[in-house]
This record gives sequence, C-alpha cells and structure tokens, in this order.
Amino acid sequence: MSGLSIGQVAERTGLSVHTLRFYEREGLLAKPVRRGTAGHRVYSEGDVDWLGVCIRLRASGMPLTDIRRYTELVRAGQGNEVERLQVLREHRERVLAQMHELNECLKLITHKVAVYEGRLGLRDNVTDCAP
Amino acid sequence: MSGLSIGQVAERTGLSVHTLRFYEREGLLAKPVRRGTAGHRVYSEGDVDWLGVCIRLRASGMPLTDIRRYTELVRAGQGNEVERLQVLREHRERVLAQMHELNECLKLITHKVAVYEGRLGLRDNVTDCAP
DNA sequence: GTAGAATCTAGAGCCGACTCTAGGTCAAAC
DNA sequence: GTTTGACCTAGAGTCGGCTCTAGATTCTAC
Repeated sequence: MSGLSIGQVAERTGLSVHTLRFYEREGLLAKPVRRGTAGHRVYSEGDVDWLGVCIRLRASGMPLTDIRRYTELVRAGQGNEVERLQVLREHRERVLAQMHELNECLKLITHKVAVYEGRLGLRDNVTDCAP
Repeated sequence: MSGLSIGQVAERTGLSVHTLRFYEREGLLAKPVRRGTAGHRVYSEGDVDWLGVCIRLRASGMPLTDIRRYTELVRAGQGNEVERLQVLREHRERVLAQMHELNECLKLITHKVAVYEGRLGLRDNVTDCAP
C-alpha cells in the first residue's frame, strides 16, 4: 500500500503531527518510520495499525514508558513472549481495576442524578442519603 | 464524631496531607475546614464524606476545575439543581464513553494475550491476525 | 521544660504528556 | 521565479495535578 505522509496519518489517527513526531522520538513506533525525498516521513499501513494499538493503550491509561517498553520487546523479535505477556497481563489488571472504579463512580453519579431529579420534581421524590 | 486532624484524614482517605491542603486551596471542600487551636484544621465526618465524593470523581477523570465548579454549586445552596444535574449528566456521559473505550482496549489485550499464550504453547495454537 | 512529631503558610519544584516556536528545506501552483 | 503550504529538527513552553521545602508554631510524651 503506497505510503502516507505525516499529515495523512494525523488525519486518520486523530493525533496531531506534533504528537506523531513526539511519539516517534519517544520510541513508540515498532520500526523507525521510512523516509522519502527530503527526509519526509512515509508511514506504512503497518505503522498506522501499530499507532492504533498505541492509541488504545494510551486511552486505557498505559503510560508512554510502558508502551515504549512493550514496543521494544516487539521490536526485539521473537523470544521474549513471556515478557510481552507480563506487560499485557499487568495492564489488563489495571484496566479491570479502572473499570471497577468507573462503575463505582457511575453508581454514585446515578444516585445523585436521581436525587436531584427528585428534588426538581421530575420524578417521584427521592430522599438523599448522603454521601 | 469529634473532629479529625489532617493526618487522620490523610490516613482515612489515602490522600497525603499535602494533597488535602492543596485540595482545600483549590476550593474542593464544600465548606472551609473548621480550625482548632493554633489554626490547625479540624475535619468533620461530613468533610471526609465529601472528600470521598471528590476522590471518586477524580478517579473517574473529572478535572479539578469541574469538581470545584460542582462544589461551588453545592456551596451556593438550593436553587441551582439544574446546573448540578447538568454537571453530573455530562460527567456520566464521559464515564460511559471511558468505559466503552476501556472495553475496547480490554478486547485488544485479551486477544493479544491469547495470541502470545498460543505461541508459547500454553494453549492451543492461535494465529495472530494483526493488529 | 525539653525533645520530637505534627501542624501551619507561602511558594517552589516536578512529572507526564503533549504543544508550540524558530528557522530551514522542498515541491507544486501560479 | 516566487509564493504557498507541507514537511523537517531541536528545543522551549504549557498544563494539570500533585509534591516538596523552608521556616515558624504547637502539641505530646517524657
């Protein structure tokens, strides 16, 4: 598949061109991005896919250093599957914990929303049992 | 009931005393904390409960400025329930979006974990269909 | 009454994750 | 042939959310 300019990748991924360069500097890309004429970056579809993974990991709260670590393992090639698994499993635990926390928060908010709706008479009255 | 020192509150909430003072400066407490002899803070159970709410909101990604805004509404007393509801509903939307995102991430990780387990022969072989 | 721990204020420092600036190269459109 | 716009590098700046320091005061236990 052809090759994409940094601007095109920015558009596709939703990251800014600044952030794309920053991520590269930070070692988040599996392989150094290919360069075309005049040193311009040329991204492959694979690069974009990998960025998609990074974005997901970031969105779920994985710090850049951990993503870099994982990337380094992938870059190093076969033989370190155990470490990769460890990174992934640890992150999965954090994600699950975070989901649990979000659920608790959701309960709190839903309760409070019900209380205020009650006060406003939008629904049957509900009495607040703080907090 | 009595009253709690900042150190005791730190222990109960898991926040540091630094953070407790910081939160107060930032206007996150519903009412200014009572002061005892020599100006030492004396927290009520209500203060601790409110801090619990703040902690939940923070843990679910609400920025301090939004928590302050909500706190100000509560402090202002009755009559602004509509605005409070708005703040809460908006945050609920963000929380739901975040949960959705986390779920997507979880799927990705679970898939990758399965792939690596497969490669390691811990389970039946699974072939990776990138990304 | 004195040592050591806890508290106070004001303000500086730090960290992660971007975000932007300055100054420059290059290609294509007019 | 020059202007416009996308791209380049290196490095500085910003922002949110803490976290810590300094220097003073006060409580607690001996």
